[in-house]
Amino acid sequence: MIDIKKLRETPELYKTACQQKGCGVDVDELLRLDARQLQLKRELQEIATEKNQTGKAIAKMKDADQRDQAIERMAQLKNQEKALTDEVAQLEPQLHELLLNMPLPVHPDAPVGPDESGNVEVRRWGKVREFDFEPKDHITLGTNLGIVDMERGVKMSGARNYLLKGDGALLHQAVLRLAHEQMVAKGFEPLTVPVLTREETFLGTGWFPEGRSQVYEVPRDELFLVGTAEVPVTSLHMNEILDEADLPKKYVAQSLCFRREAGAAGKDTYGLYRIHQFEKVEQVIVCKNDLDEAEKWHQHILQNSEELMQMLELPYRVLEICTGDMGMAKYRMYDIETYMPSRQGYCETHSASNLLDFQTRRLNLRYRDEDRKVHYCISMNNTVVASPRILIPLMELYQEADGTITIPVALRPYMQGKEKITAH
RNA sequence: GGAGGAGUGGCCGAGUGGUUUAAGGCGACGGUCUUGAAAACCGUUGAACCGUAAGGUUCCGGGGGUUCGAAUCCCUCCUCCUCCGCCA
Repeated sequence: MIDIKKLRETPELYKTACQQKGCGVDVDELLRLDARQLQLKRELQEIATEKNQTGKAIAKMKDADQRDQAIERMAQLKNQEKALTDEVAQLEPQLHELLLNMPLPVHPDAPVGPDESGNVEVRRWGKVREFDFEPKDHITLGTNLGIVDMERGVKMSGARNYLLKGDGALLHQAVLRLAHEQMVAKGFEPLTVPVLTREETFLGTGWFPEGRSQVYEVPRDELFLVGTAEVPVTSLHMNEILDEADLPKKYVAQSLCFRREAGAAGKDTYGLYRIHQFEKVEQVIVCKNDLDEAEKWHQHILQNSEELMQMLELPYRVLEICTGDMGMAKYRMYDIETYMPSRQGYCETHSASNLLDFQTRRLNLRYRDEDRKVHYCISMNNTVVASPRILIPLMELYQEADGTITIPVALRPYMQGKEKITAH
C-alpha cells in the first residue's frame, strides 16, 4: 500500500512507477475518486457534528413540541447521511482496489527495464567448475545414489512432488541447519512460525491479491499455506506500535513453504527446481523509516546470504533486479543466482527485497520515535537458503566421476563428519 | 467436538440507554522540592482522518442491527479462559 498523501502531492512519481514496472492503475482515476471520497467524508463529518449536538440537546428538552422537532431534524440528517454513506460504500472498494494495485516507486539507482533482460549483474563470486568427465544432473545422481525419489513423490502427491532419502534427507537438513545457525550467530532472533495463516497476513505482506493463485487454500478453516516464512514473520507485529528503541527487529525463521506454481505448467518440470513444497530459512528485518538505514540493512541481508554461499563454496552471481521484473511492492531488489551445471547457467536461489513501508502500511505495523511520533516501519527480507533447490548446484558441482558426491566441508559437521555420499 | 464464561486506553479496572468530555488506580514522562536520589505534591500521558487554524469526526475485540441517542440492548464473527472428550 502506498501513501495516498504522497500520491496527491506527487502523482507524477507514481505515474512513472506504473510505467517503469509495467503494472499499476490509472493514477488520474484514482485521484478523482480520492477527491470525491474526501468531499463526501467532509460532508458526513458535518452531519455527524449536528447529529451529536442535536442528540445531546434532546436529552435535556422538556418541551414536547421542541423535542418532536429535534427528532424530526435527526431523521432528516439520517437520510442525508444514508445517501452519502451509500455513495462512499460504492466508492470505497473501487478506491481500495486501485490503491492496493498502485506500485511503489523505486530506488533512484534501480535499473529501469521491461523484464528480466534489464537486470544488471552486480558481481560474481567463485569459479564454475570445469569437468574432466561428463557430469550428471542432480536427478540422475540422486536416483543412482538412492537419495532422491521423484517417482514415489509423484505417486503420492502428483507432479512437482518428491522425496529425499538417507543422505539426501540429511544433506537437506544440513544446509538448513548451517544456514540457521549462521543467522543466529549473527544476532538474528530465531522464530518458529505458523505456516497456515489468515488472509490478512497475505494481504498485509502483498501476496494477495496478486499472488492468490499461487497459494494453497484451506477453505474450511479460512486459512492459507504460506509460500514463505516472510508472510508470518513480517506479519508478526501487525497492528502494533513498536518502540523505536526495540528496532531493528532481526528475525530468522525456518519453515516449510508451499507453492501451487499455477501458470508455470510445462516450465522447469524437471527435477528439484520448481516444486510444490520446500523448506527455507528466511531472514526478515523490520527497521525504522529511514532510507539510509534501510539501505544499510538491505545490503546486510544480501551479504549474509552471500557469506553462506561462500561457506558452501558455490559459485554465484548477484543481480540487481530492474523495475519491470521486481514487482509492484518492491523498492529495491537483488537476486542471488547460483550456477547449476544441468541448467547450464546461473539460476535464482535467493531474493533480497527492500519494500520500504509498502507492507507495513498494509499490516498497520508502526513504531513510536523519541518524540513520541508514530511512523510506519520499513520491512525487508531475503532467503538465507532454500532447499532442495540449493541441492541442485550442491550435488551437481560436488559430484565425482564415479557418481559419488563429496560433501562440502562446511556441511560435514551436520552429517556425522561424513565426507562422501556413496550408493549402498 | 460438547457445555459454560469473558473481551473497555501501555497495564489493571469502573461503567446495564442521555451530566462519560470513558471514573479511579498502576506504569511512563515532565515539573516542584533535594547536593543527588527516593518519597510527597502538581501536571502530562492512545490512534486515524478532515481543517491554514480554532476546532471537528471516528474508534470501548471485528462487522451488522435496534433507538432521536449505544461501551451499555439484539444478531453474527473473532479471540481468550474454565470444565468434559480426543490427542503428539
